[in-house]
Amino acid sequence: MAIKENGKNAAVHVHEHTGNAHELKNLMPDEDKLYDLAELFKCFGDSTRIRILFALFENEMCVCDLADSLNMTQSAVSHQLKILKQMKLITNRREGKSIIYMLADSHVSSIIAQGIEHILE
Amino acid sequence: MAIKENGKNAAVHVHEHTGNAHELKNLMPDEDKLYDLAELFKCFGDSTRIRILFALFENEMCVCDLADSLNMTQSAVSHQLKILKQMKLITNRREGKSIIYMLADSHVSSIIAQGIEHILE
DNA sequence: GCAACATATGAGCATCTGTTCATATGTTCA
DNA sequence: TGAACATATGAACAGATGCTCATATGTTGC
Repeated sequence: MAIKENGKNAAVHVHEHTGNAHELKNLMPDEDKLYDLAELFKCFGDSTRIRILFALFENEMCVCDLADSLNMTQSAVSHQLKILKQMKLITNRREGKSIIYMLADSHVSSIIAQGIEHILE
Repeated sequence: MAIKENGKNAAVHVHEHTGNAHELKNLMPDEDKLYDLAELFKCFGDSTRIRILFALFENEMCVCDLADSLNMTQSAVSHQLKILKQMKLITNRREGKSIIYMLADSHVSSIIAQGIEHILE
């Protein structure tokens, strides 16, 4: 058994129980993509943001209405909206004094729908 | 304009810019479901766990091989596998001294595929 | 311009999260 | 049974995260 000396206790030995340890690297997306992907799902990984998305799934709404119906602070909503917008899950348009937010594309509902399917099993 | 006195600066006034603030409550899943959904997506919201899932997407693997190919500590992998298993994204079986992990169902790849579609735009 | 409304933003704080380290549990084989 | 291998787990710590509070920016109508 070969010995690797990288100082990590997890990799002091090299063996292949399933013989698959090295092939997957070709399949694995590069680090940047993996990070982006994780960042994307992180958006869905908070019940506040999920609630915002559910609200916008039904109707476009201004910040004020979102805060009101979700029983949240305007500031808290605004902070989360910024995150959702950075990830391009939502867009907005100004309408007078208000800014109306809406879902950006169909991926949002697709992803959530898949998630719901999973937890309903 | 009605005044609510709940002490939150976000909801001191009640108005309906879009007129949709109260209808969505019928559509919104209950708190438990929302929490479960967020917990599920939280699993995908970490690049380590995403990498584990990608690895298992290709081949079932033991903890040791995962740690080796992902260049992680055995302990770190094991901790994350526990989380993924709790959320029923993966299952395992014992095979001699090793424990082989694999994806639990097709939802995992569906969800990740949707995520990839989104970030590739 | 100014007052009222609507939203955005930065700092501070408490909580959550992922890793490491040490160690416990479980399996195989001699 | 004991030694080596394989995995799991708990405590502790550092970094990330979401909220609040105060305040800044931007819009409308007088």
